[in-house]
Amino acid sequence: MRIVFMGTPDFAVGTLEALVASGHQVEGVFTQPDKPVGRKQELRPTAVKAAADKIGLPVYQPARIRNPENLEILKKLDPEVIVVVAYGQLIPQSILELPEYGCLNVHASLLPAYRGAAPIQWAVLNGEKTSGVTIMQMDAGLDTGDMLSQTEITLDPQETGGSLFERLSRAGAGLLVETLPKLQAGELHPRKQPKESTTAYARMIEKKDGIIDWNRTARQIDCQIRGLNPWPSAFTGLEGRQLKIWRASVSGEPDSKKPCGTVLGAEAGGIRVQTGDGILILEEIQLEGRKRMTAADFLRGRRFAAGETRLGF
RNA sequence: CGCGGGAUGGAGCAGUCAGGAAGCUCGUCGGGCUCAUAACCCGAAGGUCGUAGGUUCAAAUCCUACUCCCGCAA
Repeated sequence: MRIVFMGTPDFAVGTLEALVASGHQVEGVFTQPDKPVGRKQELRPTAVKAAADKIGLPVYQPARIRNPENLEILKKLDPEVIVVVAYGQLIPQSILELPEYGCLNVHASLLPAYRGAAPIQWAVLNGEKTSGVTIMQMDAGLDTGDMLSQTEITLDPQETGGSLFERLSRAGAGLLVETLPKLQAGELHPRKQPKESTTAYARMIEKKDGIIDWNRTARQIDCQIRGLNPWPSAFTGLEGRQLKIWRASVSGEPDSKKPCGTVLGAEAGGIRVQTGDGILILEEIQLEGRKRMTAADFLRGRRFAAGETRLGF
């Protein structure tokens, strides 16, 4: 099929590459304008732009997709379908109606659960046992269009935002390639979504979502640590400095009588911390200004007064 | 030139402000103890103190430039 692709971050790259690899004719790629990124604020192309350049596809980076000239460009490209994966801009109705088969969106959740910008992280944060990807026909609402196909995947107990991102990205790419021919052949039966989502809106993750509240349960904090890995990461305070927690596990030992956030002990296996319910073992951590390291490495250069030190701000 | 922290044997750190013998917790190797051990005891090897230049009788330490890593902010 003749396709126009719209996407921006890493998550979209696999889908773009799969479309090209499966023989579809990608007429053009829309992505967000280059933005200054990183410590040195260097201008860097988006992941999708880098991939499109490598393949040799024409790239368009309008600041506002709504501008009328973009509709003109799209009319010239004359796609049969537009595929949108994490593009980052709201697509106006005029574009949604343009292609013969409309606009398809690959969304990283089992809709109608987790509509919104950060479905992957929220699935891990909430300790879901399964998640998946959905391909839907875009309509005026946000992630409310009719569903064409879904793939469900089981979350690993060690699943992180990053690992799930990776798996769902691949699943989404595969599912789209399977779905397109069926769409063209008219074999699909679009399913309407219920009006109400089954979960809270999966809003964008902010830095401050990483702050650990030691009054929560060990299990909840573990989900937070995994869900926010690799970004923005869960963190707490140690003597006024920021301490990122990269990996932890829930201990089976009974609660102590110490206040939440107290370091109960620090051994090579990990640093044991009292939470609101249960004890969390910190296994991989990173102090502000330092590299990330295992608890064992960390303890070679620093001791804890067990039962005295409290984490937090 | 957005703000800040850091670079010291294989790992993690102290020492830098008040310049003057390279230190700590581990790891490695050898020996001892032990039924045995990741435990304990004794000993050893291993470092251009990020790079380059400067000040000084003397620089890990003070000054200048540069490289790399990290936290924040966006």
